[in-house]
Amino acid sequence: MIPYYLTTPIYYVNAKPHLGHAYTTIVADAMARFASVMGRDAMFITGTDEHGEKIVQAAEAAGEDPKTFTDRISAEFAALWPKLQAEPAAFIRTSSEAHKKIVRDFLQKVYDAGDIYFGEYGGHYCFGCERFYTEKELEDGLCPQHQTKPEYISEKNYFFRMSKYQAKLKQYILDNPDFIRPERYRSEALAMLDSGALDDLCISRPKTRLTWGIELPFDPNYVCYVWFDALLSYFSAIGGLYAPGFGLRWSESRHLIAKDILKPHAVFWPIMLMSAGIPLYRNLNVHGYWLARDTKMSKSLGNVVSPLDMADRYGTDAFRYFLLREMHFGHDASFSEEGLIARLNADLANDLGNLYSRVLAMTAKYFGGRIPQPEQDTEREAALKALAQDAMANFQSLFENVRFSNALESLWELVRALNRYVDVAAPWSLAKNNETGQLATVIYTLLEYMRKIALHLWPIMPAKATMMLAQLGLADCDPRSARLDEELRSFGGLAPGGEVAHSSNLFPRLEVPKTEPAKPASQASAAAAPAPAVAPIAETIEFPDFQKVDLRIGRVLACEPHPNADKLLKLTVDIGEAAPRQILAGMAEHFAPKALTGRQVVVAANLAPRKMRGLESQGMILAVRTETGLELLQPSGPVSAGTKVS
RNA sequence: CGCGGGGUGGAGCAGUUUGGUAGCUCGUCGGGCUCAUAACCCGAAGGCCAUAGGUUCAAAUCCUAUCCCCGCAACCA
Repeated sequence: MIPYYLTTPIYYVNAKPHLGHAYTTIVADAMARFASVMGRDAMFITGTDEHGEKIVQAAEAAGEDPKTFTDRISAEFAALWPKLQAEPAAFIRTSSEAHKKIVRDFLQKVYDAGDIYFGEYGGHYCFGCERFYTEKELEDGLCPQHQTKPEYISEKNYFFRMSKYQAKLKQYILDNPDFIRPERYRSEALAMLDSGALDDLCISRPKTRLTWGIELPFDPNYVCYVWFDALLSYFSAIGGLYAPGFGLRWSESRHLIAKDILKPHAVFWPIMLMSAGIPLYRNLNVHGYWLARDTKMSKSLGNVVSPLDMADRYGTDAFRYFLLREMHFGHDASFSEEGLIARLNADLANDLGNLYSRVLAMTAKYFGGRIPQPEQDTEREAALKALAQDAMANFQSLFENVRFSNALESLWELVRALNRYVDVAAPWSLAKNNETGQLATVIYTLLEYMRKIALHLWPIMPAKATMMLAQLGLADCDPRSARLDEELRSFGGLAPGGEVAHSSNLFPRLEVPKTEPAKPASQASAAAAPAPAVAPIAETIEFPDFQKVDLRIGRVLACEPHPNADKLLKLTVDIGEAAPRQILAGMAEHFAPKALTGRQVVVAANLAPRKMRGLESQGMILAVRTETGLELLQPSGPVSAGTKVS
């Protein structure tokens, strides 16, 4: 059997899993399942990326050491996959010893090839921010955050000579149209290579600054930084370069990523492989983002539901179907509960579920629930078979080409054709007229295609597909051993005489949760809803601490957008001083400048001035952030500017 | 001029790579059927494909310019 090897990115564990992670992994699982029913020895892998400065920072914020922290978050990812019916063959953790060895082996190969050199990494380093700034980022030579002069540090580091392979990679992408898909991302990758000389990639960090990483094989004073570490997880899942069978499996490798990490996968990684003298992966599949704000519905019900909760609420299979059907692979898509329900009702309940329900009920009614022996086809059957052939063939080729939505659309042409076939053939009339032979042919044809549909849907809805087969009397059938390409050529896999379920309710219609008119929040929530979670009260302070903050009443004299920032407004506020103050506030998304002029506000007046996007802010406007926006604090009656608040 | 995506019947989206009668789902209206999950089937209305130029026998599709939305980045003291 030809292998099929697919990877998701290894997810960075500085935050919890979200819809994007779930989508990528579900797609990977569906692709791997599809490959296996197309006769491949298929597997996919996933994992977590656990090194780097951000992890160290996130761990500190959580009050844990990096090891404990990454163990905990990584376990959350691992626990999510069974819930989504995703079955990765391996779960890679970059902090594992086996992985470290593979990274070191690879680095040594690249080093031996002469593509790693030791050079200066000069930059303006701000100790406050713990990072380097480029000349461009500095404002008048000062750190934009701290307004201090950064120190010029020339740090010695190791560099990967990427520029050397730029032309070769470009030619490769041009010669292999399927290397990066969909097309738009291939163009983007080419644009990256065209846009000028590739910078060589800095691949190390001195241990004096970062110890949480993999030590370089040729210099124990440095650890490996980011990409070599992360990308090589794709090797470590299959044992690394020197493992038996590596070459064969690697030759059938594919990657699945979201568009944000296109550059490392489309540029860095192929060049790394070229340098190490290893064949490139077969192709890179790039998807877009889910734009998933809280749905309107959730808001009006007052309970915010995360997209991942939808899997629990509506079932994993339906959730998987929705994700694959709704997003056109490569594009962005939006997630909403309304959209989910509409889609599930239309496709799964009305079309597919109802087909199962009506056909099984008729089989019970006319044949006592036994699969009848078909007789001679009529033109009706011939036409249906031709259509079915096309629909399934299209499904297979579209799915192969990661066009999941279009693939399902094609398969649904068959589902709808079967519903139409029921209406046109009218089994109830055939029964009334005692045309038993015809009736048997119609019912058999329906049941046989229902079986084929279940097999085609197994990669997307593993549990439901298995139940569909069970209702057709195929409880022992292992969908994994089916062959979709053979189903295309054959008809009659269902044995007459077998017993089928007498009724079916696999995909019940979903009720749209009632969108109650928004009640005044205070009354409504007080009565029934559980007490809303209130942010915990901060540590107790003494009165003198409170007195340190000088709050004053101010009046907004003028207000205009910050010329160089989307979220900032520039306010001119009179707080009774000789000259009004310039105060910047992050309110541009909530207030039009005009709406603020003339208003009274509360100002924190003795806050140290701070420069934001080039302008200085001399204070802070007090406001309350709510679910829907921002509310300004102001006195209940007119008060003269400059009055102290206490 | 920070990076990118998008503007197609009431809604949500395909179609743009490879120009050739504008398509799907939902919704609306009318009809049919009774096996079924108030579902299914048939029919109809509804679009100058953001705008303006250009190339062409022919443009939603190619070229140029403009307008408008939306992500990301930056930023919210």
